[in-house]
Amino acid sequence: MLKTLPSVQSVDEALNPVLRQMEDRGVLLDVGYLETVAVDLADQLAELERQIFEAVGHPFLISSPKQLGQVIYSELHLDQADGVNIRKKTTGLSTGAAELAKLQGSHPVIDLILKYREVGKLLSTYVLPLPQLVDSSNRLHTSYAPNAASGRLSSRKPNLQNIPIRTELGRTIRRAFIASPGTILVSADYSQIELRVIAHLSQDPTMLEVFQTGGDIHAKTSEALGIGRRAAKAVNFGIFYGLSAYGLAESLAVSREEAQTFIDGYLGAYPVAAAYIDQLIRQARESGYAETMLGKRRLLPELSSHNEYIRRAAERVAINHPIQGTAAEIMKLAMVLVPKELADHTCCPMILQVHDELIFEVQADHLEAVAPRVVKVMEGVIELAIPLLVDLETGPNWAEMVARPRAQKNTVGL
DNA sequence: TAGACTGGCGCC
DNA sequence: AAACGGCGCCAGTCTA
Repeated sequence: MLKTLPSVQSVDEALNPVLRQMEDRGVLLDVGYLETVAVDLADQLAELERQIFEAVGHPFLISSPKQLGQVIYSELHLDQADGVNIRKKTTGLSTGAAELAKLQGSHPVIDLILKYREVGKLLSTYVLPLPQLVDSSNRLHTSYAPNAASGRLSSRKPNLQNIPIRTELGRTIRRAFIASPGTILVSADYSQIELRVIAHLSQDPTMLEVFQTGGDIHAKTSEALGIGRRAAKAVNFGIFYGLSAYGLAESLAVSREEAQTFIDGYLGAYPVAAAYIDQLIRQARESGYAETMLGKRRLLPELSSHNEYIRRAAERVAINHPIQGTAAEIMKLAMVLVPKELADHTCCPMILQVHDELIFEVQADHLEAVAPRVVKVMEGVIELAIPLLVDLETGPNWAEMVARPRAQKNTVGL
């Protein structure tokens, strides 16, 4: 446990050799498997293309937003239906997935385009490029760097922080990230770290109580607002992104008025957190910057802009930076301390970081010893007003991970 | 033909 | 115009 806070600079310095080791070690990719996925997806894509041309009556470049917009808006007039409001971009009506979703049911081509986009994205971003990037042992090596603005790490060439997980098809790609023979992948992720950081920084008593008693913050919000869990999650996350009633209405597909009642309900349920958000904006406007727990500053001169759009964007950053940045700092501290704890880490190298998650490749016979130590170090990195909780998962690949129950306190004396 | 820009979308 | 923070990568398009 840290007595006094280190500087951002000293953390980044200590982190550097850790990152280089992770990059050097890399992660094993099942190249043969991914090549069979490639064939399957390429077939699917060709068939979808055929069906789209048939539905529309002529061929065109489906992946060109310009041509696609021409087809669905100028030719088919799908934006003209009642109650449909398609967002505009600088060059015309948007053809993004959220807008196409509003058109579902109005024409059979919409579902085909959404599927085409999903398959095409996975094929061109992951399935085809990744096998080209492995070394002679089929391992992938990314490059990590702390980001200048946010303090978070970024991963590039290839980016291993955006490997699909959300859809079933996406998980077929994640399955290609495998544990080498004799090892197991261990994932340790901070549970709701941003929300805990908000609770700590704001000292909102209701939030503190939820986290101190092992409660469920989404359930709490859901109950307080009388809304479903999905909507409650959107509100909980949206608040620290500085969301508007408009944005919440869009993402939940509810009316603006309804979205506003959700936001008002949130501010009523967590009044101290609400005041804290106001204070973040005020402080940043007065000082000219937003600041994290370790004092990383982000200059925000736009807070004084007379352009409302520019000013609002800066206000959202003033809210988000201290929260996202502080969470990133907690993770960086963990990344420095965990390898120290596992002093001889040839048994269990840390190989990946995805913002709130660390992945280790652990020799099977070391799992029982290593797992509780990783959790203990991560949870003890710093003392906040509420506990930090780490969830552990293990598996043969990155798609098929199962929760590893927390060690029980031995109260029965067996 | 290379590089910049735009829209789009994968993750947290 | 765009409307929710932080990233990196892709295809298509535009421009020098």
